[in-house]
Order: sequence, then C-alpha cells, then structure tokens
Amino acid sequence: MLGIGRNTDYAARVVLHLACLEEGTLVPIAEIAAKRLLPKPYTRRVVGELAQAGLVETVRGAGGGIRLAKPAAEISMLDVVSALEGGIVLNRCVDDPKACPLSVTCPVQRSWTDATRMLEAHLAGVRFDQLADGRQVALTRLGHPETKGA
Amino acid sequence: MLGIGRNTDYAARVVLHLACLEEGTLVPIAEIAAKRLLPKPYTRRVVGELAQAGLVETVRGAGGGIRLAKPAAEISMLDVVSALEGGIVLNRCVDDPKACPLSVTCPVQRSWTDATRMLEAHLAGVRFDQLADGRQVALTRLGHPETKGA
DNA sequence: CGTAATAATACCAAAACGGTAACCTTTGCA
DNA sequence: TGCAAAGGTTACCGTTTTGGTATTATTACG
Repeated sequence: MLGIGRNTDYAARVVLHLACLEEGTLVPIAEIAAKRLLPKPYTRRVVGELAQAGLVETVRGAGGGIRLAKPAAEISMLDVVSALEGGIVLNRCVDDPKACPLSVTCPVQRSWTDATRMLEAHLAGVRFDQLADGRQVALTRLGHPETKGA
Repeated sequence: MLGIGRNTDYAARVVLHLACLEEGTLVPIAEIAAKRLLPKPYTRRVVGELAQAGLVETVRGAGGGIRLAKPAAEISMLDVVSALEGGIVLNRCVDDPKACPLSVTCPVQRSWTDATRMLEAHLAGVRFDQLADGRQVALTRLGHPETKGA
C-alpha cells in the first residue's frame, strides 16, 4: 500500500498538538505522547527529526520540552512529510532521470513527475493553523481536563 | 522517501510496452524484459499480479506470451498502482478510521483522505493510450530493430 | 514427444519498519 | 551541591518488506 509510515503520522500528531496550544507553549514530549496516545520512546526520535528540520524547538533540562519553531500557519503537511519521509518521489526517475536507461523517450517519467508535483502542492496547502482551528476544546472534551496552557 | 516500489515501476513499463504494440499482439515476457531492461524472473512475478488484476492476459505454452486484457485506453496508471501496491492509502486512518483512537475529532484524517483521493483521481486520468502515443518509433530508434508486430 | 512458453513456488540476503531500552547530557531547583 | 526532570543518542530487537533468483510444474504447439 502506497502511503506514509507511522513516524510521519506521529510527527503530524505532535505538530498538531503544539499548534492547538497558545503560541510558544513548552510541552514535554512525554505529555504529548500520553495525551495523543503515542509510544513514548519512539516519539522522542520522531521529534528529533522534526527538530532537525527546523519545525520544532527543543529545550533541555528540567522544565524543558518542545514548542513550534514558527507559527503554525507557516508549517504545512508537506513540511512534516518531507522531514520524516525525506521528500516525495513517487518514482525513482522523478529525482534521477538517469535511473532508467530508457528515460530519453519515456512518457511515463513525465507522468510520475506530474503526480509528484501535484501531491506536493496539495500537501503544501494543508497548514497546521487550519487543522488546529478551535481544537483545544475538542481535546478537553475527550477526557483530558488541563491542556496546560489553554 | 514516499513512493512506489520497483515492481510497480516495472509493471508500468510492461503495460506501456504492450500498449505500444498493435492491439492484441502476444509477446513473451522474456522479450519484454530484454527490450525494457528488466530482470527477467522478477518480471514474471510482476506480470502475474498484473494478470490477477485483470489488466493482462497470459497464454501458456509454445508461441505463448502476454497481451493487454483490454484496450490501452481503458487502463490507467491507477489500475497498475492498485494492482501492484494494493491501493493508495496515504495514512492508515484513510482506510480504517478506527486505527487512531482520537479519530473522532481528528482534522488531519480528513486531510489525508483528501490527498489520497486527489492522487487517485490524477493517476486515474493517466491512460496508457496517451502514454503509448507514437512510441513504437522511439523504441526502434533506440537500437531494437524489430518490435515484432509494429 | 520435445520444446517453448507461462504459473507457482520456494528461497534468499539485505534493508526498512516500528518499537524498546539504556545511557548520556543539560538544566532548574531545593 | 546534588537530585530530578527533561531531551539527545545509540544500540538493539523481531518482523516485514523488498528486490531478486531458482526450481519445478503446467500448458500448448508442431
């Protein structure tokens, strides 16, 4: 099945969680993992990749945690997918035309490239401020009284 | 990297090869593999999945081979991807909303579904008669004198 | 019956996936 | 000063997938 991995899914949930909070709120990874029902140790690695990609800032030490590195409106789903999956390349020849020795006259290559660009454009249009819109309330209703910052 | 596997790529090349020929032309798998530079034994397995999906017909025995099961115009890239990848499901929750316990109020789920549908629709619009358009000539120019049927 | 072809397996090594565990480093605070 | 809370890093683990080969049917033509 053509699709993303769990890590990308988890990353999106982490970013969404942060986007739902007051801008700049610092939250420990463990708390996010607990509230969003993610495996804690794995989530730490995932967050590491989000940080490397510059989507999230981390603060070490007691009282530390993570926060968005920029406003939610400036973070798209494509950013998250790129950070975790290393980009969208539907077929090898999209990245490296020489991967296929018949590429000179290959009409399929063009088709893969078009599809890739279209998917990229669509995901780039999905921004986390939209996704987060009024969602603090929802989480609270799910049985997590204090969203710590909301 | 988010993308298809080699098998799907190979399958597309096989279908393209057949689409370039006179409708109904029977070609041995070995010949396609040779001309399109695909690993022979692997290609046979791939063709098997194309046949199971009803995209290709096989004829056993001496003088046998494979041919398209329907006109190239009725075969889309989505058909090939579905046959080989088992469908497009960008995130697990697209197929099974209960996969994520927070799905009730999850705005991201909608976003994955939209992206999936969009990609499907695009690939469904890529049909092999378009791709094959006038391509017999090209193959011949690449140094394969007789395309056996063209 | 022999040969040319696909069908269906079984097998394989290597990589990726999803996850856990352990340990190190930094930091705030008593 | 020293503990505890947090993230950083690394190693490991079992399972699945990937990409591919080899083998053994089975079918059909002549």
